[in-house]
Amino acid sequence: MPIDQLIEHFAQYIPLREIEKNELKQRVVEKKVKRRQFILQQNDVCKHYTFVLSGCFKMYGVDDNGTEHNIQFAAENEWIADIGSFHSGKESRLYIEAIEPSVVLQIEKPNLIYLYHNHPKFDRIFRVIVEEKFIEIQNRVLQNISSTADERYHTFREQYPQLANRLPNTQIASYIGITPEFLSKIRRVK
Amino acid sequence: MPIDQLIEHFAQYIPLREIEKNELKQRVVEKKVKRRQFILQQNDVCKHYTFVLSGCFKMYGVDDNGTEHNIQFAAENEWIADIGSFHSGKESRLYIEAIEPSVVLQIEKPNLIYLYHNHPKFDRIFRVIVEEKFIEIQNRVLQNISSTADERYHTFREQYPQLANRLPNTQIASYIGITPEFLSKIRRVK
DNA sequence: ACAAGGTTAAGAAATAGGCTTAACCTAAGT
DNA sequence: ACTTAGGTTAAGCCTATTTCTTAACCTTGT
Repeated sequence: MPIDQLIEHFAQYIPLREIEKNELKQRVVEKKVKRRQFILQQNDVCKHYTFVLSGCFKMYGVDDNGTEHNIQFAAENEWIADIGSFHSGKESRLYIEAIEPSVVLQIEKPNLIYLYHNHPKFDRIFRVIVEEKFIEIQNRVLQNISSTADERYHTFREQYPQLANRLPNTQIASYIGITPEFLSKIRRVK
Repeated sequence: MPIDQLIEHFAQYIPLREIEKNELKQRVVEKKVKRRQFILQQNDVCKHYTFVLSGCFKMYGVDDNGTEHNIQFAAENEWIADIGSFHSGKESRLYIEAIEPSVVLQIEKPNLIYLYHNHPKFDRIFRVIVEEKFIEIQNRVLQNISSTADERYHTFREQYPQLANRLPNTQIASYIGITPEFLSKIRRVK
């Protein structure tokens, strides 16, 4: 059962009771996503929190030149959403697209709110999940303002070795904020 | 009463009941902090969440050349902490320093945990606070990987006009990842 | 098996941003 | 109020980093 994977994921933070598991089950929808398929497009409102069962996604913005800039990746057992749009209900400026054929579980906002209100444990769990993500992204900010592209690339490899092997270098280049050609140069050297 | 300012702050998310207010009061400590005084130094463990009643702080890392890189500012009614160190109990690599004479309220970890466990409302409130911070920092990452220093500076002014007036430009330069001299050039132009 | 997309290459060109020095100005602390 | 440290602007030089362009080759998905 795919839901078990999610329950397992939550259990890393706090194990769920049977009631909570059942409530969760009823409010989560499984979805298969093809490679290159979008689960969020610019000017849509982000309606779900998405949990990745298998596969891999990227979230990115597009600048005035049409260049994509990867903000985040999400692979197995990770969450992805444009939280800003999700909360405000405003149109997103971002895209979320499958890099690989993927399977996900999605929770719609009203369902998530239901869970928060009836089972505060979910507040706790998501507080911790977001805190962890916050720490991660804060380190990235420090990297960005204090390091060269070369350092950023090697830090990326150390921090996400699995992703580094799995992803096309174009995607990594976009994530660290350089062109694919320049990334190729960086790799050539070492 | 300084605690009222914090209660007011929480009330923006969810109003507190009397019990919660009292529990909070007993677990929060007021502290005056002089300009240049540290509330966190490298190699110390971050023991508190700090809420700024008045004044202003910066959190920064120092690179191998001894250059400071500002990760975050916090002025009135904002929280500051090295969440990573706070959670893991490991030594921080960061500094938190008062830019102005300040007054803060601090909560120690055991007290915060007590509040979380006995009043799940605090889980909820901090979940939302961290989510908001996450959105903010995620926008900053997108800026960093897709914009020039010039654009980053002007975005900073738009997003934090109060801070932009209040802070020395050296601090802003450090925040957007450039030297003070180069920031001066940017300002000259427009 | 084909087509699309990813990877490496290499050279030229741009430029963004650093470094240095210095003079001036502002504001903090005594 | 005075002193001094620290912030600000200036100007010029400099160069490392990165983009751009083109291209050929290689992988991978369908």
